[in-house]
Amino acid sequence: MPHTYQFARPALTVDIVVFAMDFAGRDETDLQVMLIQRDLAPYRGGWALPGGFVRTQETLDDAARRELQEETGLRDIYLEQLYTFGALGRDPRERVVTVAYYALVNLTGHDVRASTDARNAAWFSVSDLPPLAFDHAQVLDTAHQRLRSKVRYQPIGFELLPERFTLRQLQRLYEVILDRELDKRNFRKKVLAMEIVKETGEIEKDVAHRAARLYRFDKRRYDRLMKKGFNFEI
Amino acid sequence: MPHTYQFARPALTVDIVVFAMDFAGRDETDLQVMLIQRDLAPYRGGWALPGGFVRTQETLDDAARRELQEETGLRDIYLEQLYTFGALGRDPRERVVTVAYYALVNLTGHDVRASTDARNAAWFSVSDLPPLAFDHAQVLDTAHQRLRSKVRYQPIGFELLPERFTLRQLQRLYEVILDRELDKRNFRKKVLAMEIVKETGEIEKDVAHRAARLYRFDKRRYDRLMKKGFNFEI
DNA sequence: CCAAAAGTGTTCAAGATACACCCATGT
DNA sequence: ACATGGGTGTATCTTGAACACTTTTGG
Repeated sequence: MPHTYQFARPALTVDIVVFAMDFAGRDETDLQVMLIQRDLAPYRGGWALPGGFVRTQETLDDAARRELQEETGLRDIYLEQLYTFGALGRDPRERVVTVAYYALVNLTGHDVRASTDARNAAWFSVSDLPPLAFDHAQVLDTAHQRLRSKVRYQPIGFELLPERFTLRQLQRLYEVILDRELDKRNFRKKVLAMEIVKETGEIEKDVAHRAARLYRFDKRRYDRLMKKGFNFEI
Repeated sequence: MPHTYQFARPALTVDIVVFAMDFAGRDETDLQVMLIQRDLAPYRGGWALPGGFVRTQETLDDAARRELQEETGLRDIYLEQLYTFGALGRDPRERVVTVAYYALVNLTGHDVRASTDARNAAWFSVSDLPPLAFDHAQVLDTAHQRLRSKVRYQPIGFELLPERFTLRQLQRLYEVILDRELDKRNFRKKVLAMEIVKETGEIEKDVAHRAARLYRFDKRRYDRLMKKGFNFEI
């Protein structure tokens, strides 16, 4: 067999850290992660990141999207490669290298339970996680850090919001991710000055107080700004 | 064979983009990359990034350091994982996924030619590269972008300088990486205000003009600043 | 004494921060 | 009428940008 690799090969997997923002408890907005309860050894019954083996005829991105769809029912979501983990003992069975991804979802509009195979999938707050299988705690932590730093110079936070959102929701999202309070007036001033959100003319419904205006992310404008060497900073 | 992966596996390699700064031509400071001339098919005789297959009993970082040492003689240098490339046709022989790294070296103090196996290694200016094997042009470009953005918020640039350097060298380094001119007075003011470089008391030797003061990077101070949530920005 | 690069301050504009009250709506 | 969160402006401080001349050294 000419031109082929003669050594034993590590196995190759992908794992995905799926983040979502929970706005349910009005004031207790928090960041959530999707986990899968394993039904096979090792770590049977334990919680792990969605993921699985990479096939020889699919790209890494394709593998990540396929596993995500198969295990959680989520599709067409923001997905980005995070880091590749290759420590020796990370899988007790054999040598497995994993290419980790992270994904951002807005919960409204994606039905996780619609999946065929999602019976074991569940959301957890990042601040209250169960013990995780393999080195997944480390993977998750790396993803969390990445999200925190990336959100400061790219508007990926919008991926976590519904299409129409209030400025207050946007602010809470940044507060949760950056883990500090932001001044309401300064925050609104800055976001509006950037002109990357657009008023829809609509307002919130069914709230027991003055209804907030709904905005949406103006990607066209953002892309134009980015090309001119623009820096998104909150 | 219980607990083992039943599908065919992609092969796994590491490739390393080694950057160095060339201060030789006084005014024509430029960024260089190390390439290896291949002596096996495919792309025999072509230029490629140093790299090779990952063994089952070494971590990815270890594989990168081993290949670097074997192919270029470089060791104990700054090395960081970049991105994992897994496009389907990237290696004409078979499916190969590569974990790319980038490395930073200061040329004084590392003798590339000392290596046993470095007869085919050479430095190229990033602005004047030969055609590259596989998808290495893309890998190199990704590394270059990463260097440009990372240098803005972490002082990794110092890895490209000799232990003692002049502020002018530091400025030229940033100018080359960021690809724009910086104001001398403002640059010095900012760098000195950060207090992350320390005067050594020594000065340049053998220059045909006023000799510049030599500084060194103060890592202790930098680490302390980082812990307090400090942001390095040029 | 000339060429070459080192070294040094001030002014101005823009952006960041701090801060408190009135408004609209549902119950 | 009250409770709840929405919405708004100003003053001050900090930071970044622009800018030109004198000093030192070797040849």
